[in-house]
Amino acid sequence: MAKRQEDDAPRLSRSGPVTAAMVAAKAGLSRATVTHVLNGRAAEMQIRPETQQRVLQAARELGYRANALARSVRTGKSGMIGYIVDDVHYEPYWHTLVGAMAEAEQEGFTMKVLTATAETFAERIKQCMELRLEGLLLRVVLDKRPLYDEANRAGIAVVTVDDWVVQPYGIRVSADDSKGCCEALEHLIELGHRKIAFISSGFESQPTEGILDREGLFLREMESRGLEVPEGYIARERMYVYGRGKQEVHDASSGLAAAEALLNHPAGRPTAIFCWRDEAALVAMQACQRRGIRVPEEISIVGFSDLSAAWLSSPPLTTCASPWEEMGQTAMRELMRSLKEGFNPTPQEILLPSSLIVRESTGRVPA
Amino acid sequence: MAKRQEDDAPRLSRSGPVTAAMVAAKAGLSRATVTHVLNGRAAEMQIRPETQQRVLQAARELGYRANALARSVRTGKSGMIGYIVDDVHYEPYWHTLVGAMAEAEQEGFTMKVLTATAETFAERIKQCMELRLEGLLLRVVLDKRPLYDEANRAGIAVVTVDDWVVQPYGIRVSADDSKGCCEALEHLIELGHRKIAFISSGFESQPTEGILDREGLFLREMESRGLEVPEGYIARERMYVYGRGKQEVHDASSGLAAAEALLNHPAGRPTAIFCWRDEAALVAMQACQRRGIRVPEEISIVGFSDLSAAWLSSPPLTTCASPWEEMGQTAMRELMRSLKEGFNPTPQEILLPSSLIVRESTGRVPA
DNA sequence: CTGAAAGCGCTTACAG
DNA sequence: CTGAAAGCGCTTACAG
Repeated sequence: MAKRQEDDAPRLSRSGPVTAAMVAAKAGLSRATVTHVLNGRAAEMQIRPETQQRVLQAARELGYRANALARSVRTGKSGMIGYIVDDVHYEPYWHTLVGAMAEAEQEGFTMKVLTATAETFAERIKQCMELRLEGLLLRVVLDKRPLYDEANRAGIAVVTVDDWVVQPYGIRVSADDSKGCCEALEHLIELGHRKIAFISSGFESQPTEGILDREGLFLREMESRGLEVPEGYIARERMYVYGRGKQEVHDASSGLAAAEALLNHPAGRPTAIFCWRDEAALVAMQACQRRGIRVPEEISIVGFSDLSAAWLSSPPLTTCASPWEEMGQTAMRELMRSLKEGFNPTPQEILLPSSLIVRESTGRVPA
Repeated sequence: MAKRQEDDAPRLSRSGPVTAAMVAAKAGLSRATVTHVLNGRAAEMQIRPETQQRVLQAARELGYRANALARSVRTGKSGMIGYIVDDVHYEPYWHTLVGAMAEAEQEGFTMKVLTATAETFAERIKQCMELRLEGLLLRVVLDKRPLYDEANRAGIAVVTVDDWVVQPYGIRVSADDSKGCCEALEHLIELGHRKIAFISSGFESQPTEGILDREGLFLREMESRGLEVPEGYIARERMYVYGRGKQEVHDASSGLAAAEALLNHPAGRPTAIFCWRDEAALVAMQACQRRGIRVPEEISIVGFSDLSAAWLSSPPLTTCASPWEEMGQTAMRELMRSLKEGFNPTPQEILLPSSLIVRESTGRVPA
């Protein structure tokens, strides 16, 4: 497994980092002059070009890199943003992180990523504070009040991303699923479907305080269109899909059972199944395939999320895409704004709409 | 989109962070005593319990958080590891990051994540050096020599993860795909398959210097088993699958074409298709489904990677799982070892084996 | 057991 | 235009 090659290369020369003082000495100038030209204040300080060249050259020859830590101590600005996330395995979380990171890097900030569980959260909070992070992005389903409290006391800006739950502090960026839900049902109805079932979350949800979850949106949309949802047309699934390397992973049975229940419904199976997440939809397709029910000829299936698995499935899955990356981007942009204009702890919601992507798992209702 | 609530909450009180000096003042002690007890040197310094209590209580009441930046400036240890990655959208990349992060956090290190493109790489290198990161994990396909050079001069430990290419500097952790390839072919042969085709990468690859790529491994395994690979049984695909939000994304056409070429092969279509990555396998399944060729009854398909899309496909995909997370873990562990025992710049390879996961896309060769 | 002092590497008024 | 000096918040010998 572990091939080791011969160990004959020279060890590193550990001379210790070069400091501004060393640059100054080499250039025959003072430390202040060095910082001035290195930090672009040469014009402002009217330092003559020749002097600038001396500094630049000395710095280059010495391979000088300013100590950002020391600078931060002095200026009180770390230039670092923290991103706390609880399960980085899950694809959407990544896209959100990518969006946020791109935005932060563009603004010259550097990003600290921390993972937190219920056990480690307090420790992570402590690290964030000690590191003097200037702002925090939260993507954790834990109870965030201890963090909000401490951030508040320390005057640190916080933005929370997509927690399904209204937060008591600062801006929360999340997805507005109503557009996606609406579009999905419109799409199905246009294709002639009337018997539409729903596979919902079987996890106990936190109080959503007025935010309609996808099941609620489905029900509302059905009702507003005068379509009935018969008893038993809502099935529930609680597959554990996030992590890897754990035993619970990749156990589709709960999703399979939910789909089966729908396919076996005594009042006749639905002609379309709408699912609260792609994983449920994909597993529902597996259930159909096992029973020889063709998608979309005999049944239509719609998911929610637009995981990469969606366009790779057979047939490619019609699904509501959540704007994961934009959420990260927006959250970071708001954080940047807070840094400039001051942080406002008043709870606010910024909701980004999801929207339907029609692929091949939906078709006309069978005659 | 952006609902804003009324703006009537109080702004943060910005009193500035509390320092050790303030704690000392409050406790009526010297700053040194404060640091001693706060850093667990109380016993060593024989500080009496009552004094310790005074310090602890003052710190608690003031909500003191030591300034880790200032500490780093003094001690010369930042406690930070950098992870440079080029495209975080791609699922395996985050599993690797997760593995690395878990390991680092367990060791008390904090993780800086930086994304780099060819354009921003130099800037990122600079940031890493300025931040005095203690070690670097690289997951970028860029030319890493400028970084190796600077890290070497600064005495920073570097570990490179899975670049398909032998690196000139330090440890490189990657996957050994030969085990997976071997197992996959054994599996197919056991099922009676002899006409086995391969969908390979259509990207121009970098020089692999002795590391056999998957296509090479396939060829070798076939030959060693005395199986012929007819002309045209190697197809190529170059789907762009990494990013999101870009136009090129989700374009399956190149993969579809590769699969079609195999299914239309003049010498008769293969009974099994082995693919260099899951995306190709999944799209090949789509091609089969379009033509009404049933998987696995009429054709078997094997992928490579074990993306989450693999267990969610219909049927679930048999695939070679690469140890993404373990690679991150191992890389970080090696980095930690370097930090303790000194960094050895001699190029070394640590290869972690991939292994076959049998699901439902493979079956007995059709009679 | 505790405190005064030096110093980490930087930035920033302030002189000249 | 350039330099001497103070100070950011910490840690660490060194006295006593």
